[in-house]
Amino acid sequence: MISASRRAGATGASDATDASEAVAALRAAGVGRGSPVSVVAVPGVGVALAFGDGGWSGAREPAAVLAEAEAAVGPRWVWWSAHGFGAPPGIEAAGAGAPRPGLPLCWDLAAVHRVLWGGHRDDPAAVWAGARGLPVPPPPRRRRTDGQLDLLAFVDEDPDGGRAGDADEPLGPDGQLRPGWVEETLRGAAAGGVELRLARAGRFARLALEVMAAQERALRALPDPRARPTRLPLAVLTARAESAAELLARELWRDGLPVHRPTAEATIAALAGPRPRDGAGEAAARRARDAPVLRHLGESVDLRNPASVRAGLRAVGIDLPDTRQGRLTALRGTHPVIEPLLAWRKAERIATTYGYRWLDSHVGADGRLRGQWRGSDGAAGRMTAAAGLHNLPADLRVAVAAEPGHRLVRADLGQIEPRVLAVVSGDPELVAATRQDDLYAPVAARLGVDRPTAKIAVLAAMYGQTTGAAGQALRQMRATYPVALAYLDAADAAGRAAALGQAPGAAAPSERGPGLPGAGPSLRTFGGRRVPLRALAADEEADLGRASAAWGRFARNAVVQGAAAELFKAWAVTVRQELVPLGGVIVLCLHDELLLHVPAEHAEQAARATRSALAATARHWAAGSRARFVVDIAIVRRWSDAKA
DNA sequence: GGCAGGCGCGCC
DNA sequence: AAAGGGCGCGCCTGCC
Repeated sequence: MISASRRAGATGASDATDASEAVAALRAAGVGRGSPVSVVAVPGVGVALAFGDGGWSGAREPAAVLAEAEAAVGPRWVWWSAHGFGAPPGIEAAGAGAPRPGLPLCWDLAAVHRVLWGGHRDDPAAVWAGARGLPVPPPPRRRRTDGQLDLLAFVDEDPDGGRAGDADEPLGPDGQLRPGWVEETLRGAAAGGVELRLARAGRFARLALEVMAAQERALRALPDPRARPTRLPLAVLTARAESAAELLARELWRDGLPVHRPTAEATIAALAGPRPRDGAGEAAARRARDAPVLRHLGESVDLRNPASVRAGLRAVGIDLPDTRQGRLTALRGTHPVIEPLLAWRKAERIATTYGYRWLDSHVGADGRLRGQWRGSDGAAGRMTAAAGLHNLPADLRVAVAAEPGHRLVRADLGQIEPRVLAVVSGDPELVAATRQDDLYAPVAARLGVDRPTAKIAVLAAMYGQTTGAAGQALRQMRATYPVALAYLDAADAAGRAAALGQAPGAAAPSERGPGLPGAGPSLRTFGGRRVPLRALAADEEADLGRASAAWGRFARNAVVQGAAAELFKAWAVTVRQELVPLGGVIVLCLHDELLLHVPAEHAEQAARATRSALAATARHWAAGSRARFVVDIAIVRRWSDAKA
């Protein structure tokens, strides 16, 4: 990978292959004859692209084609985007045939674009403009389809009125990518026969290489914040881990989370009642749920309308600013309505969100719970998951169970955020605290408080909470861990300054690395992800202090949460490599926790590999820091058995 | 009728 | 005086 990228990076587009080379490579690989293009392999540079028209013809399996191409060109895979439009089939096989230690060797242009620029946007036009330093064109309009978010509507406008002949030319006269060109190529939808498709494939490969080279240059231009940088710049490591995380996201969808359906049905029944037969039964169940609460509040209260609940509570002498769980639990025992109302909330959550409808729509006939995974959100860069995969109620975890002959390996990073804070800030006192298995013990000792208070103080520092017990302990934190607090305060100040439209202070992490012309204020995480900030909108200026403080807290948290996400993903994709030969897969990523599904006879080995993968990842990610990371691992049959 | 936004809550 | 970050989801209201 290194040599390939150096070649591409050093000489840029001039080193990229042309269409005829791509065609030759295709023919040499024996694909594409009389069939839709399946794989484009570009020897010497190391790009392989799969096409999305399902055209895996003949006896060849995608994995076999990819393995063959990998043998020919070396283990480097570049694709435009692993999610959304025209996602190339078969890329899960990349690196799977011949797993090697470390990160999978792949590059997702859209994912790396999001690292460099931040935010959600990664459509081809934006990726291209970002790589070429062009103004970012207006976003494509999203066409509403039945729940599918990844189909884009392309404005059918040609900048030159369609007179410029060659519709297969990817670039317009302004140098911008033509709307839809990449998407059409990836879908294999461009008109014409195999020859034309192959020609487009060559152009596409050249575009992709040019974007990759520009991205890698930009990543290498970022300062490496590690105490002792290694040969692979941290931002490049981040880009590779993010790319592999997109691969992982596809595999998480492919494999799903194993759910024992009878257990799930029984659990839901215990919490929300039996499965309603019809609409009338559902309405009856609702009334039955509501009755114990309405007995106290009166029949006119609508429990599903927070304003009505608040008014109803006021009528019985309970005046609250809102009706959240925390407010209600504080009033336990003071009024007979509190307990039924809390129970109602819990049952209602199961009945509406995690009930039979959820089970029916997200758990397949194969007993796997599937939801859409994304490698990073638009803020600090954590993974996201739909279908409740990231917020499954603890009560339902009993239904997450290994298949016969398998085990679940649950691996949980301990106190990841304060340990990450120690690394990114370089605070020597906090680094010293990471030597302990329980980081909060030495913090409590240094602050002279009990452990719960120490924990609150640390979390308050990272989240920006300043009230109550946290406020007091925070002052001690500032005195004891001044370097860490200064790091957080600088991010906070940058967030507030951006909100108020001021230039950030010199100490802010946003000062790291070259700016992006016209891109607005931002921070960069330790790993190099850009976190966009913004000035307040006109309607927020009525409450200037409050609104800007919110951006301060966001920024304060983002530099820790984002760096933790980067470490987590680098670890996760390293674990993924280790699992391939064991026949295991990752079935859940939960911010600081991995759930693996592994043949029983390999569970112990998977657990060991998971532990060593963390050590290896930390050695690179936190090179030069003496900070220590810890992972708690349990081998279980049900997820609920693993709760520490 | 569809959509956006607020609320509340699940998880981290 | 008060001041906790992120995400997805379902319910509600209000708006067009």
